[in-house]
Amino acid sequence: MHKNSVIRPFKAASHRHQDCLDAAMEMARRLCDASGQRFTRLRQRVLELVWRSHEPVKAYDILDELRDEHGAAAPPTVYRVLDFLRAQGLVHKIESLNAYVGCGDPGDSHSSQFLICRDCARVAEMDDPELCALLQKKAVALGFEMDGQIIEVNGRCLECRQQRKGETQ
Amino acid sequence: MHKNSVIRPFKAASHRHQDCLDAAMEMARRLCDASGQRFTRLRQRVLELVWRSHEPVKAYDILDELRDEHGAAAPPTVYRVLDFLRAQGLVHKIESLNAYVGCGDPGDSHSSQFLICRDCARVAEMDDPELCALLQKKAVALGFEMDGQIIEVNGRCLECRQQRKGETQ
DNA sequence: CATGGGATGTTATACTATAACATTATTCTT
DNA sequence: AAGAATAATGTTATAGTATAACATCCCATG
Repeated sequence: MHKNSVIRPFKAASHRHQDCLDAAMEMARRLCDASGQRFTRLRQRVLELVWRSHEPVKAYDILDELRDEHGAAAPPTVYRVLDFLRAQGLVHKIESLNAYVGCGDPGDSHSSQFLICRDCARVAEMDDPELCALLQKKAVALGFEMDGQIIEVNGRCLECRQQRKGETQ
Repeated sequence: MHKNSVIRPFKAASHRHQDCLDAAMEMARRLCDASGQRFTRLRQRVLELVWRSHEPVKAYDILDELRDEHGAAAPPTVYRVLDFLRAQGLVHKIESLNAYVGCGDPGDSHSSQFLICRDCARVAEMDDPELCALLQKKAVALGFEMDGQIIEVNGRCLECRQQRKGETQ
């Protein structure tokens, strides 16, 4: 049996989210350290905001927060930091939502497949080797040299399906 | 051997594109007819513009064309038509590019996987049953009820790879 | 303590998309 | 053919997403 490919699951509603946040911040600190990047107060703050929940966060929502706390803040502030965090593999962009989520396994450079719940808006992240391999195989069969993939699946997570069991929706 | 899953290949540079366009328009006419939708002059024109090449087209490029030809035209004009064409399955949106391409197999409701060449910008479309099935299986394994997928692969098409063979890039 | 590069601030603007309401065109009913 | 109903398009305004270009600040290092 190979390693579980789910690197950011749908967590139970009851989970202690502070632990997620702490772990993400600690990991980020270590990675930036290791690669000689500066994990500035601003970068920390933006990463915390991205990790505030398991829902993707909009750039302009982050911007609004920064303004509340800190006065000055313009779009480039937040986009620059998001670009930095994405380059470090700490954050992913969900293309179909124009929104950003914390990476479930930073440090390990990987490809991602996202499951997006239409009810609770949360996102799970997989890095499934079978999927990657199959996609790679299909691309190669067409002579296509693959250097990146975007996979985003829309639907409903288990928790939401159970809650709504029996409803007419 | 199952049916070829490539429903919109990378065409040779020499292909007669007028045939692509004619086929797409003819098919669209038939589908709208069959479903009782009106394939108006505006809708025809927008679909032609989307099919002008095998590269995805931006909404505002379509808008500029319409303005040149036709005077009045504002964003809602083009977005409404694009929404209509997408609803009929005649056009797909490439989420990672905010751009639109003609569907390689309208009429058959299907899922799509797009290959996007970073050099020539062209897009190929697959509808691969194995990929869909595997993705579905992975989603189900997590209790996720899947109702749609976005797969976009970045890389380099065969033709571009061959042209650049030996170059230092 | 200079200085050089990286990070952030600032201003302006480009690009993508939708809301809300007015008008026109087409189809349907009678 | 007239009028009603519906669909399509026009129009104005605005929301939402992202980048360019240049100024300033900060801080690691010599």
